[in-house]
Amino acid sequence: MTGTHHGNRYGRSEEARQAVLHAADDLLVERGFAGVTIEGVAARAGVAKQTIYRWWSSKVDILLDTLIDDMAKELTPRDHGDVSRDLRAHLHKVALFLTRADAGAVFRALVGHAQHDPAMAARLRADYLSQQRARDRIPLERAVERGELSSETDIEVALDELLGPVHYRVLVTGEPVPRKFTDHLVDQFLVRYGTGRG
Amino acid sequence: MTGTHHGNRYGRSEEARQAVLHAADDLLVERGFAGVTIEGVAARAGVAKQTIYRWWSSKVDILLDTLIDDMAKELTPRDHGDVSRDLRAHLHKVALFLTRADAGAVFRALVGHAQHDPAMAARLRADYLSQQRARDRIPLERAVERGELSSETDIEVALDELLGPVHYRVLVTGEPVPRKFTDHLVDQFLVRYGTGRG
Amino acid sequence: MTGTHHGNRYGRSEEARQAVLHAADDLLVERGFAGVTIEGVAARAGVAKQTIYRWWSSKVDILLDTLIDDMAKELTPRDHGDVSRDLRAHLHKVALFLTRADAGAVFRALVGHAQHDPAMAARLRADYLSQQRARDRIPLERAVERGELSSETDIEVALDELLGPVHYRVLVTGEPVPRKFTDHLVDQFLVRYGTGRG
Amino acid sequence: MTGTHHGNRYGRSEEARQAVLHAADDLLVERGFAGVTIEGVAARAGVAKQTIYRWWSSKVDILLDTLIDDMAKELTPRDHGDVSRDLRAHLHKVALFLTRADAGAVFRALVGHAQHDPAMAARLRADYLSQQRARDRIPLERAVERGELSSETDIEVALDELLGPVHYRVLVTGEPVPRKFTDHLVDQFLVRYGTGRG
DNA sequence: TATTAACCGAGACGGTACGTCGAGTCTTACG
DNA sequence: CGTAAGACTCGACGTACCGTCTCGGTTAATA
Repeated sequence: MTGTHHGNRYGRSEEARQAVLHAADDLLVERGFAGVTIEGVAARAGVAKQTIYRWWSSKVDILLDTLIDDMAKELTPRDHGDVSRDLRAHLHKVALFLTRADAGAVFRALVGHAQHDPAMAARLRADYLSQQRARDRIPLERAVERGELSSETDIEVALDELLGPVHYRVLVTGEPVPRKFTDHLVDQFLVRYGTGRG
Repeated sequence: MTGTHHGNRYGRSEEARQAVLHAADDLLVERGFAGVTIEGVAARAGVAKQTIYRWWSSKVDILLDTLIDDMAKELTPRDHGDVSRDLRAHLHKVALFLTRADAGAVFRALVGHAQHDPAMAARLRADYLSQQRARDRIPLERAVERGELSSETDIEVALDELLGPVHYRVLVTGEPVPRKFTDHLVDQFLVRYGTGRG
Repeated sequence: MTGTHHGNRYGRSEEARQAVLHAADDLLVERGFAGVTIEGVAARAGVAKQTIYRWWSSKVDILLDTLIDDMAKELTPRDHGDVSRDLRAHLHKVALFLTRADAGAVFRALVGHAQHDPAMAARLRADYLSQQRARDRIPLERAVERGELSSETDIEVALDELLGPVHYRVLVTGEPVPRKFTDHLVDQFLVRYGTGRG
Repeated sequence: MTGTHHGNRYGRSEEARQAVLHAADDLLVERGFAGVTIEGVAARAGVAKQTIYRWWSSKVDILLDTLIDDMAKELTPRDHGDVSRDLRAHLHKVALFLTRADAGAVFRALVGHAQHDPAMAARLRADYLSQQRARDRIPLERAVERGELSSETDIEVALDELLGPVHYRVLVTGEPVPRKFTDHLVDQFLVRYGTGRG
C-alpha cells in the first residue's frame, strides 16, 4: 500500500533514525525551536509519527540525540603540551561550538528548554553536560600534572570562571565571543593561578 | 476581580491588569512555563482572553511585565563605600535573585525562551537586560571614581567575568551559588584589577 | 488570520450546523458509513473539528441529526378516508424511504450501527424510532375509529406484520420492495383483521 | 496455543485457526463489534497479525467463519409431520438464535455491518443468508407436498411474512420475540394460506 | 537423513483518524 | 470604549489500529 517498508523484528530502522535526526536538526535551524514539531519532523523525515514516538519521548529527546554525537566530536580538547595553548584552544572551540548555527543552536535550544522543565534539566545535566564537563577538565588536570597549575587549584571553580563568561555572553547578553575575549579569560586565569612555570 | 465586569469608557482596567500579572506569575511558579497559557491565565484571572490580547502580545509579554518591576527593585546596588563590599553585596544579591523561586523563575523562563525566539531575545536585551547591565556597572564605575580600579579597566569584560560564572551555574550546570562562591569571584577579580588602594 | 469567523456568544452558528449535516450526508452517500469521518466531514464542511465536537458527540450523532427532519417530513401518513388506501400509501412511502439513496441510506447505516452499539440502539429507539412508530400507528388507529378494524386488534403486532417484511427485505435479504409487495401485505392483513366494512 | 509455534510446510495450523475464531467470538461478546480488532484478536489468540491476514481478509471475514457452522447446526428445521408444528418450531428456533448472546450477536453484527458495506452485504447474502433461506423454505415445501398449502403459494413472499416480523423486532425495534408472537405469526399465516387440511 | 519450502511468532514500518488542547480572531451584550 | 463570555478556524498533540514487510525459527514432505 505505501511503498517500501523496512520492518524488522530484530532492531529498528537506522534509516528512519537518521532521517528523523536530520529532519529535527534542519527544522530547528530553519524555523527555530517552536518550528520543530513531531508532526513536522515526521513529515520531513518521511516517517510515521508512531515511529518517532516508539523511540523518542518528545522533540527534546530527539534534539538530545542530535546533540550527543556532535558535542563529543567537536569539544574533545587536544593536547598542545602547554596549559595556555590548551586552554586558549579549548575555550575557543567551545565558543565556536556555542555560536555556530547548527550544533550550537541545538545546545542553546536545549539549555533554554531546560529552564522550563526541571526534569529535562536534570537529565540534560546527568547525561550530557556532565560528560562535557569531564572533557573540559582535561586541560586543567593535565596542567596540574605538568606542574603548571598548583595541585590545590579548585578545578570546579576554575571551570566556572573560564566557561561562565563564555556561556553568559551566548545565553544572556548575546554579545559575540571573539578569540580575543577567550584568550583574555585564559590569560587572566593563569595570572592568578599559574605557578609561573607554564 | 469582583464577579461583575467593568466596562470603562475612559481607559483600561487596572484591576484586570493586576489580575493577569498575578495569575501569570502564580501559574509559572505552580506549573512551569508550559503551564502558563493565555487561556489558563484568563480563566484564573477571571478575565476574557480578548482583554489579554488587547494589552499583551503573548504570554512572554505578560511575564516581561511581571519581571521589570522586580528587577529594578531588587537589583539596584547600594553604595557601601568600598569596591569589595559593593561587589560582594551586589553579586550576592544577583545570585539570590536568580535562584529564588518566584522572580528568578520568571527570569530563567524568559532567558530560556529567548534561546528559542531571536526577536524576543533582542527585545529582552534591549528593554530589560541592558537596564540591569547599567545597574551592574554602578559599583565598578564607582570604584574607578574612587581610584580603586584603574581607569583603563574594561568594564564590559569585567562584568562578564563577575556575572558570567553566576549565570553559568544557574542556567547551565544547576550548581548552587553560595556566598563563598560569589565572594571568591570578587576577590580574584580584585587581585588582578585592583590598584591595591581599595 | 483565517478569514471570516462567526463567533457569537449567544448561540451557535447555524451556517456551520447546516454545513456539517450536509457534508455528513454527502459523504455517507458517496463513500459509505466508513467514509464518514469527523475529519472528513470537517474538511468538507469547511469547519473545524472542534466545532463538530462542541455540538455532536460522534459521527453517529451527526447522522441522527440529519435523519430526524427527513423522517418526520417524509413519513407522516395522510388520511385517504379508507384503511386500505391509507395503509397501501403509507407502506409504500416507507418502502420508498428505506430504499432511496439519501435518507434511506442514513437510516440503514444507523440501524446497522445500532447492532454494534447497544447504547446508541437504545437512543435510536427512544428518540427516533418510537416517533416513527407513533406515526405508523395513525392509519390503524383511524381504521379502528372508523370501524374498519376491530377495536380488539393488537396494533403493535399488526405493525410488526406490516412493517416487518418491508424492513426484512431492506436490511437482510436485499430484495427490492415493489408496490405489488406492499399492497399484498396490506391485502393479506385486511383479509384477516378487517371487519369487512373497510 | 502452547507457547511454541508450529511451522508446517504443507498446510495451515488448525490450532491457530481455532484460536483466532474463539478470540474473535469472545471479543465480540465482551466488547462489541468495535472491540474486535485484528490487533486485539491476534494478541488474544497468541497469533501473529500476519497469520490472520494470510487466511482472512478482514475482521468481518473472521466473524463470518464463526457464523457459518452455528447457523447450519442450529437452524436446520426438523420434520414434525405437520405444517403448523414445523413452522412454529422453526420460527421459534430462529427467534432464539437471533436473540441469544453469542451466535445471534455475530449474526446481528454482520447484518449491521452489511448496511455499511454493500460488497460485504452481497457476499453475506450469497454465501450465508441464501443457505439459510433454503433451510427456511423446507417446512413450506414439505407442506405443499403434503397438500397442507396450495401449490400456488408464493413461498418467497410467505417467508418474508413469517421471518420479516421476527427480524424486524430483533434488528429495529428491539422488542423481545416470545413464543406467543411467533406462534401467532404462524397461525395468521395458515389462516390465510392453509388449505384447511393441515 | 538432510534439505528446504511453507508456515509460524514477533514486531517495526508508513499511514489515517481519533478526540483534546490551546492559539489567536471575531461577535455580541452590557456598563 | 472596555469588558466578560464564548463560538469560531487552525495546528499540533499523543494514541489506536490499519495493512505491509521483514526476520529468525519450526515443522514435515521430499530428495
